[in-house]
Amino acid sequence: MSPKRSGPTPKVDPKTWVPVTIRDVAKVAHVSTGTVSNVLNRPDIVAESTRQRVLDAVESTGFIRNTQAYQLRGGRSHTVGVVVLDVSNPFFTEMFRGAESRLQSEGYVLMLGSTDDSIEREANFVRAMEEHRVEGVLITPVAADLVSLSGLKTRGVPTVLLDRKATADEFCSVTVDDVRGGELAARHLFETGHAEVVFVNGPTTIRQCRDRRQGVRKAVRAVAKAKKVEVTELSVGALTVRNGEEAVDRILAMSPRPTAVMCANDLLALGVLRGLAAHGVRVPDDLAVVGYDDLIFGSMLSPALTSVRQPALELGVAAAELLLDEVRNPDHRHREVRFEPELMVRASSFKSS
Amino acid sequence: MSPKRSGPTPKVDPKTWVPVTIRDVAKVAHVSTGTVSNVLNRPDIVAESTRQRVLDAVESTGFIRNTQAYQLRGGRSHTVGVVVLDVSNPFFTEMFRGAESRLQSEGYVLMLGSTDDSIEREANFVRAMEEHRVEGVLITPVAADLVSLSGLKTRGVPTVLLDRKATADEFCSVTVDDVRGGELAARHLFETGHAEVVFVNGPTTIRQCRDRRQGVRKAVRAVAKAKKVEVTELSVGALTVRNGEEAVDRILAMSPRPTAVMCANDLLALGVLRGLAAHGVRVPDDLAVVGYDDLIFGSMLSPALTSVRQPALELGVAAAELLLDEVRNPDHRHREVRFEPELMVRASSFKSS
DNA sequence: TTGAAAGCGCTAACAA
DNA sequence: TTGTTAGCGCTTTCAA
Repeated sequence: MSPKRSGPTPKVDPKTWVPVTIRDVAKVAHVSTGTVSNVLNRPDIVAESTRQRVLDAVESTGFIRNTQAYQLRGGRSHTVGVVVLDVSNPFFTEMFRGAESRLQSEGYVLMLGSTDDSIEREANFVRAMEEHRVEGVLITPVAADLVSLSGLKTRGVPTVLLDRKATADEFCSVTVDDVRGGELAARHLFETGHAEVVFVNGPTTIRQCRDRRQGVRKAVRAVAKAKKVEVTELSVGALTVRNGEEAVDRILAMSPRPTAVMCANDLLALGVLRGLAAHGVRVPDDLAVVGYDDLIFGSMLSPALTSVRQPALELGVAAAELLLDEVRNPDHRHREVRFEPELMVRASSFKSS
Repeated sequence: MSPKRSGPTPKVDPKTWVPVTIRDVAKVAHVSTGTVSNVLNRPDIVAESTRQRVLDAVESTGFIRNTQAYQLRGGRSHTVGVVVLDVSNPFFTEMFRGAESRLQSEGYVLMLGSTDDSIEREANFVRAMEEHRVEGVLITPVAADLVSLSGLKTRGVPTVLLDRKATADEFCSVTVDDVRGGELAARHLFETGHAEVVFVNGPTTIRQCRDRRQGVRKAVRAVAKAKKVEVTELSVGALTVRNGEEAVDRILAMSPRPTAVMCANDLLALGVLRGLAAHGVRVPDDLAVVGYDDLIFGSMLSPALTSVRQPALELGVAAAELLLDEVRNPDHRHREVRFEPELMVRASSFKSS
């Protein structure tokens, strides 16, 4: 079990682990390094007895193959980078989980970075991952344009955009139709009688926020002839619970007082609900609330949160699939895999009056 | 911007990126590779004009340093492995976030693996990370014993246990006192008049589950003289929403019918709440419910969930801190950083009768 | 069936 | 101030 170096005197401080290389293994097994490499990579071409001897040596020395050397020699890194906007958001961790489940079975290990909407952090992650020679990256880009990904592009690093459309000559992508989702949510409010709506939205530098807003506007136009509706947009700095909570004061100060608030995601909605509860505002009687993402806990909130469901896990799996194709298939063509959002109507938007 | 190779004919297919090495950079800048390496690593020792020329060449070739080669040469991997039980559980992602925020600023990128309580998956991750020569690993071990980590130990890979105690001669660790947490939750139920309690617990192979149970028993013993209480344990396969939901049938079939259910974590509690709601059982009037972890949404559930708070983010930061010390400080001593749980009493356990 | 040796991209002596 | 070169651990011809 303990590492051994042959030679006149063992200069090894027992407390300090001396990295074991195939040379050490070779020495112990009395073979050449080439043979050790062979039993590791093409065991069939080496004689049974030698193979066993080498395997024993691997065991006794505690040898662990050095991936860097393997890669340097031309091997693959077995590594994929994943860059998301926010690890605290279950939507993204579900995507991660989906991707991981698919990629782990192919022998990949994932590097994960959370950018929190920071271009700079994104750039750092992407660069670090490139330096590590990841075989591919799955990313929810921060910026509207894709210039931060141009390096990946020119260097030919297989890249799949998560929850973000790209044109076919750029990248593969998995998306959910956010325009449609925003439209669904807004239309639902209009149809249930709300004419004064606040739309609590994140920074429009975030594509999801832009698209959902566009969907809202589409819904407004669609009902414009039939009835008069007004949507006021309230912009917050980030899609977090805290920001939702902080938006409540501004919502309550509005005049005329809106009858419904639509949030760009569930975390915001959760914050809004908390803020409203703190102010004694009843939902949905005083104010209806709808969210976006349909996070698992939404249906258990008080009141249960109306939300737009996105198949996060499936997005992750699909992204992994696209990446694998790009990595392996020489005839790979970029594709967009698009999912449809689904409105889940619950008590938070259902006016009992 | 496009890659160039010097030589009589550019044999580069423009569609295919040819990896750029420092040799390419050197050629373009008309210097030696050593000089390129110098401007990259010790820019101060090279003449201004040469440096600029090299920097330009780096830019124009799109050179990205190959970490494997750097590491092979003796450099550090700037990589830390994180292995958690369940990425879907916000408790773990909060820890991850805490660790990441600390480690990213030190130039590390994190590899993340989710074991889902599988020893096998854990072993795979740990091995992969060792092969990648991570500088350290943060891990919530699956098994009760730590044999799966013995390799890390003997190979001297700095390792910090997350949410899991270790003795000082083994590893550093960050923990929350789960026995105490379990005790707090159970005592609270007893004190509010519940004498028939179900404890929905996960597999006791999971240490958290064992400890929380122990806490429950401690609370039972403490009140035993004053009053008679009965705690029945219901074991589920995993700490997930679905498992909680599925446990409800068994709970409702119990006789005598319990008056309170204590769950080993909030995900289970969420599932239980959903299940109870589906059966028309009122909480807390018919049945009180308490959870564990105090996930962000708990206070907004209907009814708001009583739970035991654990400072997940702080755990992550503390773990990163311990790891950094072990990596850098030659006089490092293993330590346990222990946090105290806190009971958050809310409506789900507050019997209005 | 095995061994010897070149070389992957990089850094750090050492020499010039 | 810059260039030359050995060598990190591994895989893979090529020879024996």
